[in-house]
Amino acid sequence: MGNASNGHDSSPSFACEARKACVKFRSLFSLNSHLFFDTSMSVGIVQEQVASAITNALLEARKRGALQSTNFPEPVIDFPKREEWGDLSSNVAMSMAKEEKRPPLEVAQVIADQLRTSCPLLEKVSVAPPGFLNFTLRPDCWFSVLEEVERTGDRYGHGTVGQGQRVLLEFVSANPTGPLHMGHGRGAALGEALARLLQAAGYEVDKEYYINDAGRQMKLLADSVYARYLELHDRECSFPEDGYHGDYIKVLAQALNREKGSEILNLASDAARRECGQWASEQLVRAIKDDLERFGVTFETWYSEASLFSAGKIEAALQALEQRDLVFIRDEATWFRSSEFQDEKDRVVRKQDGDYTYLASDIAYHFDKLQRGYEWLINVWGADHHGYVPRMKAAVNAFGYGDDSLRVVLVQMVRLLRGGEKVEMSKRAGEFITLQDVVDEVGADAAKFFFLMRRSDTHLEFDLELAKKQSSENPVYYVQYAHARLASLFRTARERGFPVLPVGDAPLAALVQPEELWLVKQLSSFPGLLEASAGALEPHRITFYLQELAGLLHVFYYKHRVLPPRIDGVKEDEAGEDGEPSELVREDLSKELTMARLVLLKQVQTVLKNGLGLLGVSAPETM
RNA sequence: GCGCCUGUAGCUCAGUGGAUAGAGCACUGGCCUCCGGAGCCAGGUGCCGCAGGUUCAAAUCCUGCCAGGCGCGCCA
Repeated sequence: MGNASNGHDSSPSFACEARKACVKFRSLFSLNSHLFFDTSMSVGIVQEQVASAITNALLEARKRGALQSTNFPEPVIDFPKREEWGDLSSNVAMSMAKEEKRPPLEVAQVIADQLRTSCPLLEKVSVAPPGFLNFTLRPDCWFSVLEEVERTGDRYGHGTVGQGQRVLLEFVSANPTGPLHMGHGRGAALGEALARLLQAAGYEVDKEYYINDAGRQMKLLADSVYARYLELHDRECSFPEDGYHGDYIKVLAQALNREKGSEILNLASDAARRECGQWASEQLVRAIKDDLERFGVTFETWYSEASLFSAGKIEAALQALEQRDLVFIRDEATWFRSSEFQDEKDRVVRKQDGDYTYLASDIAYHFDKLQRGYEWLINVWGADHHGYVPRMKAAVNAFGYGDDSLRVVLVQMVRLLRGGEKVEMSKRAGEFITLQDVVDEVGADAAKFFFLMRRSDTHLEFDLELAKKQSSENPVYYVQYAHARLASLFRTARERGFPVLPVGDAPLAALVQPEELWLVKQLSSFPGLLEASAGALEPHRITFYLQELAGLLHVFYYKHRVLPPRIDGVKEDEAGEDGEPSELVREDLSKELTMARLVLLKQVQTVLKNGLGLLGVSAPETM
């Protein structure tokens, strides 16, 4: 292969990233099983071929007595850290050394010898201390990736590890007592991305919003609105101590007044409050729904807490616990024996005064989720609720489901900045930047991307100025621009009579430049990345991957041309009179090369689009 | 006091037991006759919080400290 240019090998930093972008491939199968390719079509076909070549080599070597182990480890395929080491590497030899009772280097040598004789797709197999196996593949092996991307299109990268399991993903679930703020936005972006990620990984996902329309918060909302309503009618009233002070409450009261006039004045206080509360919460839920829709986040179901009460589901759930002898009465209150399951102490579900606690609704709610047939429950919660996790797990356990059937993803706070300066917010005074403010200012795409750039359990800094910038400082523009730039290229190509051929018909052998190979390798790691980030419930990995892919594209695009220059008046000038090659390689652009590059870039565009799609971010054709 | 999370470059952060720990930003200097310069290239920094342990191999796993954040209601 034309691994030329050893001379000034100033391989750009992206090269490292491409290799680092590596998603390790773990074979999911033991060697004894025959299911080598059964469910793992998601990890990248090239890596898979190498992994299976290794397992075959291990078996062969054992057959002829060169290896003794009865159990072979799962071969892990990696991108080596340095380009000189090859295309792919594996550490199998090192993990086998113990059982083989030989130095890793020796074991590696045995495997390498075996592979050299038995695996035609490896151009070169080498061994490096302390026991790595490094592989250089025949370049055309990588082109199968391009075929795969074309064949699967917008499903490229999707896998089947989920095996169709039903997942209920609950997120946002903000109390309908006010507009959504930044923190909810982060949860919303995360939930939406998780849903897409898990669907792509083969799960069947439903998104649900739990409406806390019962309990104390609702009462406070009702009292607050009622108080503002009375104010409009110049009635004496005292605003509730812990009430909601935001202006939106006044706006609600005015709207209520427009709709119902003085009708509510005639009701008894209790009835009037109920009326106000119910009306206000309906309005707020609708507003939340609108906000989320404009943010590009939707739910299959909006589940009302109040409906748990009216349908008798609280009693039913507690009864189910009682049948398992997991509730008891003490001090005239009813307790759930959550300490039987990892929780530090038992918890009250029904107070002395006969009211149910919030935990009781939540137990009933989760019981209901399970009864609806979901095998896996995922909740996205604010990190300040982390202390609540053990008791919810206890509840799930109590109903006979394992620890793993509930996963809680915690989301940390968002610190809002504007040009590096902190934006102060005080919820108490009712002054906060709402999600809608942010979406209006920076757009839904940028907001979502920013929310997803960090691991969810770390604090996030969100700079409004940065999110608006249209330059490479702004990661979302950087990635979207890569997509738009390609779209523009294909438009120009079509105008000038260069169609994008099917991969099978393209002269891919023309692709010999390192920048081209980097792109293909980066594409090849997408399925593994997807599976890993779905498994870890960490969409932020996608944002890093996309920035790397976009970076590789821009490097390629700067250095190489795809279409021949339009004007043929360009002189074949004597670039570099003193033999100094200019940085821009002036290559002969054969028709083959143009065709091959168009095909390559088409697949790059597909993957950019797929990745952005997983984040719920658009892939614009023009910007 | 107990529990959870975090501690990696000046800042914001990646890093699912592997080789010489990385990116973006910021800073400096370069690069457009031509497919979108909304781009590219070149410059350099780390007791991976500290100390032990497990391992052929630790930023990663375990234990103990230190620092920051959060949580520990018959609130929701």
